[in-house]
Amino acid sequence: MHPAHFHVTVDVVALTITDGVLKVAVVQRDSKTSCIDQRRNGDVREIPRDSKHHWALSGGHVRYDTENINEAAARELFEETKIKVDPESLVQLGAYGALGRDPRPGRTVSIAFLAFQPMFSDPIAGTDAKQARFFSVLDLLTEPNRLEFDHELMLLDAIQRVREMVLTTPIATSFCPPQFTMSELREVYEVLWHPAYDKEISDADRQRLAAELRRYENSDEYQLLSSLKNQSARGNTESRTAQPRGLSSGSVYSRIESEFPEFRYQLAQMPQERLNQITKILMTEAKSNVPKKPEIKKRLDPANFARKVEKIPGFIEKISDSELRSSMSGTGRPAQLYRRGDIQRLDPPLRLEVKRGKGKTKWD
Amino acid sequence: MHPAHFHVTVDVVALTITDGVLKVAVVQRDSKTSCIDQRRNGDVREIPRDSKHHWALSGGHVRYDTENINEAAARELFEETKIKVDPESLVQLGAYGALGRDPRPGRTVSIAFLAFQPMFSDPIAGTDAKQARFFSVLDLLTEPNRLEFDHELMLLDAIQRVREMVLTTPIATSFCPPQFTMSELREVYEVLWHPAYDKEISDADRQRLAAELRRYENSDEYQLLSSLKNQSARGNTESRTAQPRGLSSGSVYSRIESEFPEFRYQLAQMPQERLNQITKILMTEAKSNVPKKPEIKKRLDPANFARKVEKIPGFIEKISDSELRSSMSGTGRPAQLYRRGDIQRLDPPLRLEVKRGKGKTKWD
DNA sequence: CCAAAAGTGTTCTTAGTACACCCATGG
DNA sequence: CCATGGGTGTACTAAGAACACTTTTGG
Repeated sequence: MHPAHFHVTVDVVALTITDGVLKVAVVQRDSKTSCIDQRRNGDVREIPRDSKHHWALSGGHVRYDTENINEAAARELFEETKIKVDPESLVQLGAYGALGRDPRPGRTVSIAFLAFQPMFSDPIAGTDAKQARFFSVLDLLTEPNRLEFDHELMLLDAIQRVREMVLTTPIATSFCPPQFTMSELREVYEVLWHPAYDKEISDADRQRLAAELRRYENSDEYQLLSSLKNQSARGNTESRTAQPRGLSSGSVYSRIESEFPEFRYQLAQMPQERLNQITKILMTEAKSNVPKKPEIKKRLDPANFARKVEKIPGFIEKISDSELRSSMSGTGRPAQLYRRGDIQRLDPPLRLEVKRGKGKTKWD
Repeated sequence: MHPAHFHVTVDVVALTITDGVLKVAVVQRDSKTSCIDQRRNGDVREIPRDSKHHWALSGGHVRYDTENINEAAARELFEETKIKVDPESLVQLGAYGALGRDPRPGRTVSIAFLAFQPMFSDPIAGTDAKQARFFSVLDLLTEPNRLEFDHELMLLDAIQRVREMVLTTPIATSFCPPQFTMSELREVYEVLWHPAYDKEISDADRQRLAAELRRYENSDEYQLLSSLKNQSARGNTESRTAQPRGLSSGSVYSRIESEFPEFRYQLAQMPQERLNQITKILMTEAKSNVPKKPEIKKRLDPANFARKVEKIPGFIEKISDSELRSSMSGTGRPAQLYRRGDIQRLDPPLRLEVKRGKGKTKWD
């Protein structure tokens, strides 16, 4: 008979896609309250990490006498990120209980969950960004921002699982707004199949691919674009004074100054209408300069993708008597809107030709 | 901070297929050493059960300070059933930690594993049959032999997982002898897709389907057939005196008596050659009387199945300069033998048209 | 001879791909 | 006007299903 020396914890991988980038909810715990596998880097590899770069999945102990593990997962997620999910919607990834994942006395077994129930468009509202935020998954796989060792494993397992699930269940729609266009849905699949998320890829390759995507995300234009998007989406005026971070190159601003010479002094007093004009120009400029999303596995053929998806009964429904939506990029013909259907499983499953045999499989 | 009131256990679902019937390794624990969810029936439903019908998956506590959970699973499986598996080959099904699955103080979270690494042709050798044996899965889903409540759930989850895995990995060959024919391999798929194993089926339906298969398994002819098969396979003489159990109807024996009137008195002294003759007749008779395996989901077309399987690179290899094997039923043209290939994943995955939409999905 | 299963071949249908082409928008 | 993306159509290809036919065993 073995004494009860176990800690049972839960960790939640909450995924979302914003602006074509896969992101995961992470928290920054201070060492006092951190209970799961702190400072786990020593025995695997030495990773440069400071307090600003120390992220972990949200999670914590299961209350042993009052809650089921999925309830614990939902509770921890809410407590730490303010994301509210139905415990039943959480998908269990499995138990991670390797020896030595926790240096404290006893033994910790953590059960990982996957969440994407809500549409995380503007998530973790009301939480201090220092403590919880969505973070680009690729960033968490490159150097300065690495997750705990086995949180990284959980994350990769989670992505693997999501790939399976978007082919067999309608959860891909959870990454989209309630009303979405075909290309928004298609982008979910294109993003998820970026080769950098492959589990069996070499670390060097992942670093290279991640760096590529990172360059894209960190480009001034992308930063500007997403901040403008948020601004115009919620029409919040608070960000009028907050300058988009990372903006340093002058090409965009110089154009504004040429068209609006009074910019420098009158921005604060400018009427909203004029500000919208400026925003529009900024977005246009940004869009035209954002580099192409680098080598997504397979740019899916829009026509064929749409046909395939529409053929699956109950997956999505055309919103017939509704407005069309202008496409993500602003240009192009406005698109038909869809909403998610009412089925639980895709039947038949969606099939993308995912050539798995990249490096190792032998083809004669 | 929550105190460590957790028990962490493992349970192993070890599956095999013998004589066209899916079986799982179960053990009969006496109440003193049983540590996982004993007498769990009260809160769900009242199930008639006596000591002879009280089966559970093999499993037990993880040693908190010395072993990983998959190692614990392999150890427990070996200790209780003498089945030896590589811990790395175990597939984790997930954690089962619902409140109240164990009445003892504290809380038990069990992590379920799936095993099929070895070819369980003559398994659990050397173990007292009272303590561990392979049991027909269908029998464990019908009344007198029910598993613990959440072991039944594990079992169904396991089968679900195996179905996925035989389509994407070469593990289907693990259910076959080292050298196998196409029909032996095909039978694996046919057996696994029996609708009684569907998870979402209603309990009443499952009972009905299980009863059907059960009638088949319990038929005198099937019993005779499998015992004769074992006898001739290992040529063990010990069973010469042991009469196949369940044999009561006289049709087979009467035929023997008509052809071998001396049967009643001379069986014990009979030369092996003559015994083989008798065995052959018995098998023939049995085969001709065994009712058809009832409604396997879809009798797969042998020709198309073979082509499909042979097209997957590295899945199976033809054994070129080898004997052919006469088919399972004895009659028919001898078949080509195969052995498993060396790949880890089926690429492309095997696809059987598994019409999932049986009851609930709407097809317009 | 027949029955049963293996193995081969063939036809027909479907699913999927790769395009070409027009439409609607922003600039 | 152009570029960009949405939407429709279509020809070509691959995959799969169904089935006929031959072969080889046991009886």
